[in-house]
Amino acid sequence: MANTPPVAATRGVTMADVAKHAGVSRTAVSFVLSKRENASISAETRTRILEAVQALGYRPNAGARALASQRSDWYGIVTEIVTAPFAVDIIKGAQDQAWLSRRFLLIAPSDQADAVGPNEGMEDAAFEKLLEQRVEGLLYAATFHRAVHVPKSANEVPTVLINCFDADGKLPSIVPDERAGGRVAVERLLQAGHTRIGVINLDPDIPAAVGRLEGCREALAGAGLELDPDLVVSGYATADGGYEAACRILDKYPAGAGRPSALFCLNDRMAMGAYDAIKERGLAIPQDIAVIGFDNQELIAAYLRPKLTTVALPFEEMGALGVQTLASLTAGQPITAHQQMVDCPLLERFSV
Amino acid sequence: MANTPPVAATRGVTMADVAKHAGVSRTAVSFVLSKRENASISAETRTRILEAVQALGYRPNAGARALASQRSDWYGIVTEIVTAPFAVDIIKGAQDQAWLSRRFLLIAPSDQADAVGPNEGMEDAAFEKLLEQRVEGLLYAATFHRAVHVPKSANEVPTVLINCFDADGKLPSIVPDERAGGRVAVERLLQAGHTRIGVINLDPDIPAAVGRLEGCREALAGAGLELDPDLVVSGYATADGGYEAACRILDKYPAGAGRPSALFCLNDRMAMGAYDAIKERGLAIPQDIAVIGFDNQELIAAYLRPKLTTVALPFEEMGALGVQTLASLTAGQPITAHQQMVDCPLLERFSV
DNA sequence: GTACCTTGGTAACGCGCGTTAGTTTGAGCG
DNA sequence: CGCTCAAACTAACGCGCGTTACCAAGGTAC
Repeated sequence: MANTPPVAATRGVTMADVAKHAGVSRTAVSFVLSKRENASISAETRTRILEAVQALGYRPNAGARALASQRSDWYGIVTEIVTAPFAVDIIKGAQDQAWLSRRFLLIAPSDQADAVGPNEGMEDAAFEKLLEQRVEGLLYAATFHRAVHVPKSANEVPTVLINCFDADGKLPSIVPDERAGGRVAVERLLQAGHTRIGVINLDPDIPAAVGRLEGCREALAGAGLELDPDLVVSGYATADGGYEAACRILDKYPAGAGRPSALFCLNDRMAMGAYDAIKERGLAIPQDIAVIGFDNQELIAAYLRPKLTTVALPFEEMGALGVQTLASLTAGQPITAHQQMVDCPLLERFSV
Repeated sequence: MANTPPVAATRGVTMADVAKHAGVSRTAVSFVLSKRENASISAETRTRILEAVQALGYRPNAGARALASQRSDWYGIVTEIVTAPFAVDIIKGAQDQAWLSRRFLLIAPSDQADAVGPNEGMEDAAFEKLLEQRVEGLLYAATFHRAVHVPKSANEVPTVLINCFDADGKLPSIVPDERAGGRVAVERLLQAGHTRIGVINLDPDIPAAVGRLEGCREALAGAGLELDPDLVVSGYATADGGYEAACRILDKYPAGAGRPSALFCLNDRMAMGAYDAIKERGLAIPQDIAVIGFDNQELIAAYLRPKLTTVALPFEEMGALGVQTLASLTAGQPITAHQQMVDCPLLERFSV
């Protein structure tokens, strides 16, 4: 008996059904399934219950469990999924980590189509929705490193910011270590023998530009060099912007007359444009001019020819660390630091 | 009175609290909040209740509501988020559509890090987790158009496949209309005056290649032309593969001696490689050779120089249509077709 | 006056589960 | 034999909510 196909009959199978099937009380089933330490259930009864679970294809009801136990095992993450070349990596890191700790990650978009008015309103809706699900903690992920204002409702549960930081300085955050990343990039160029390095900069005001340039200066200083301001040009953070910026640098200095032998592009898209500028002038990468990028935007860096050496933004790691931090917070443990910085590793490919 | 800050006091505010605050029964509150038609509640009582909701910062408990009403308003989507250049677009389309219909989309990864054994097991776990949340419907999204086997548990709730189809032919699916896409691409080249068109093909066996090539033939036939088999070369679906394939075509035919004046690349990554092969030979795009791609992989197509004209895979539309189809199914309505095909629109940029 | 509405509510049940406070049984011990 | 105590359970409550009864008061119609 009890050999009915588990799957088909599953809808609506409850713990009471399992109990009846096994000839025990519902409480006994609950004890066995929640693996309580101090539960005194005989080995024989336990196996009978587990068999019944199998036979009926019982599946716990997560909502009911959350209601009764007053804990949901759910975290929520709010992110701008629409502009998401990167957000998806944060989500992936967070998902994996959540899965490992047997939690479920609810994902809510911060930029809904039907939302009207300023951004505040949209994000509020996302936070509200997640709180209605009774998430135990919240993550807020930005697609580029910046300061953000978080809706007040985020104060109701532990909240961690990823790839951004609280403009009011209250919430814990996780950001990439831009400075160390800039340093490692330029150190790589120095190690390859380049001493005159052009820098294709982003908007100089954003945290990414500030940190990466600072790291660049540190690296140069370590080699007894200084950053030549004439070699730093800014542009729009696009391939076109990178193309134009590279043209300006290359055309300012003819070959041999102070022309840099390497370009540090502060993001990969600009590096993509720089490639074109270099190739147009009949120069070879990396023989004539080395290029190093930043971001590791896979679809660009891994498909450019030659493949681009770049510094990776640790999105997955930040996502994972976000969940870990949340786990500490919800467990009432103190966290190590208010702002955690994650390393940006160098990815060697073929452009240096 | 009743002017306490709504936000801070919110945790744990229940309908009973609202009822007490408003001096009515909990049932009355429930009636007002669920906006039932036949509920007889005086306007005065209603406003008193709504004021209490505001004052206390009441937020419904989605889990409890689902438990009591036996419906969750949740859909689940399973996808390979790790390899997700495209999956994210499907998710975005589905999210938006779900949000519009006041539903919540739970996202589960089909490729978890800790999962062991063959793929089957991993996806099973994702489906199980979602079913534990009592989702009302399931979406399964693939990152490239192909046949899939879906875990048996998917039979328990309405399930729709996106960008793939059921190998057993049972589940409804939504796929891109590859054939029409191939046709529109080649028609665009014909319209620009090209009659000798090279094709850089994918693995000829996959559905995308079959459909796109078929569309290509249709377009040629419409102009009284035939596809020259010598002009069709296959390669790995990468930039390198596209580069090599383009080299083979270009080197086989010297200028003027039957060299095609346009290349139809069956995906954008291969087009990226073809760009390099063309530029290397001192040829200009599109003046000497026009290039058209497929997929509209934004980070490539929009940043190549010149920007790539390509046919877009309608990921967001497919995601949205998936949710709509699911909504029909869960509402018990019949769906229009077992397999729905979504148009692949031509995106004009500057390579033709 | 009685029967029968409609309006404006409320009491109480149950959704599936975790959990606490019992209850029964049998073994051990003096 | 009577007592205690651990082992192996079960009864029952409550989580927050939707929903189905039911009820009281006031108005009509005859």
